Amino acid sequence: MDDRREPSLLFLTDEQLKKGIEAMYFAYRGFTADPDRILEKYGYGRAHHRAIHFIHRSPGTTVNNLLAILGVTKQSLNRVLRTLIEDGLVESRVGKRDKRERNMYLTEKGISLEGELAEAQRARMRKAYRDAGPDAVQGFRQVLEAMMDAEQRRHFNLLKDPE
Amino acid sequence: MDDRREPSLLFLTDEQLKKGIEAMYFAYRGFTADPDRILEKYGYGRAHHRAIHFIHRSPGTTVNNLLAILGVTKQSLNRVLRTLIEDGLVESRVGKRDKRERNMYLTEKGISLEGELAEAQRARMRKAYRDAGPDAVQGFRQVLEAMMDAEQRRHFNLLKDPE
DNA sequence: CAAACTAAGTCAGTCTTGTTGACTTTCCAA
DNA sequence: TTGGAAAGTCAACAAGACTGACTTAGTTTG
Repeated sequence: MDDRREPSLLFLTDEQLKKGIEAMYFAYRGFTADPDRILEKYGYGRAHHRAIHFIHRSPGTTVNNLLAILGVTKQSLNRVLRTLIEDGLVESRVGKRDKRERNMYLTEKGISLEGELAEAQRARMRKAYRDAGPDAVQGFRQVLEAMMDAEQRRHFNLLKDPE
Repeated sequence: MDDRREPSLLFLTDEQLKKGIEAMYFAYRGFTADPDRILEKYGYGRAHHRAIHFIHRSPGTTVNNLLAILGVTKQSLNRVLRTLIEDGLVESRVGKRDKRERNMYLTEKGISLEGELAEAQRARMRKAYRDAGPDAVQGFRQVLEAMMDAEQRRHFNLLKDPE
């Protein structure tokens, strides 16, 4: 019998897995740091950011669809949407086919905040990609996708892919 | 003039950066899902997990050191530590050199919960690494490290590296 | 030695974001 | 026409973060 193993298996020591876990923890804090600073200026939190992001991403999306993507309760999402509608960042239109549904759209003001948040986050991602080099980006995306729950991966893949 | 650009730069469209951002969001939810389920059984939250993780990682660590790593307030950390000490998962010992300091250690019970949490998280990371392939892992780690704030990266690198 | 500083812990109050449960209104579809 | 689905509301609660003020113990420094 050949005693040698695939390097791809040998490689996965508990210590190295732990470093991956810690990297994920510290990186996520960096990932949210810039938007958090911007949101604070306007008196919003991460929940508002998530709603704004996914409404921008899929204009006209329904409450139910947002609930499925975000994985929170109706009451929790509703509190956030109500604030954004009151503040004039989001517009809720009664559904054309099914009038029970509400289709969500960003207003000019909403688009403007979305842009500010997205650009801050893209800037960090751009820097991380450039620092890590082009080969790293592919691996980064592959591991993240493999880390998702099936349900989340489904939502992720339903979002429009660049070209 | 040559109209062609470096693939490594051409590559960074806003849409592709956005997919990276969304991948980070969905992956982090997967990353925390398993520990969250375990913690719920014991009536603990993510804050308890973080404390347990870093005390396990650096036995004898002080409160001040944990505050720096976790980036929360003393009051917030103290609430969590108090519970863990009361429940017999963490032991707080008066410092040898400086008696103002408290050195934190996991008890048998604490080590046991840490093991359960860590194994769940490692299992997911192991699966993600295997699904993505050995080449991807390097890139994953590089991008994450580049995404951290300098302060967080410092803490990350201070944690003992495998071999 | 006394004063100043530091580490830890505590008390009180606030905020965001999540939860459950009960309920209404609207409206589609069998 | 009636049952059920979608959306929204009200109330109550909890975790986990925050600020600010304060105590106690112990160390360091002038």
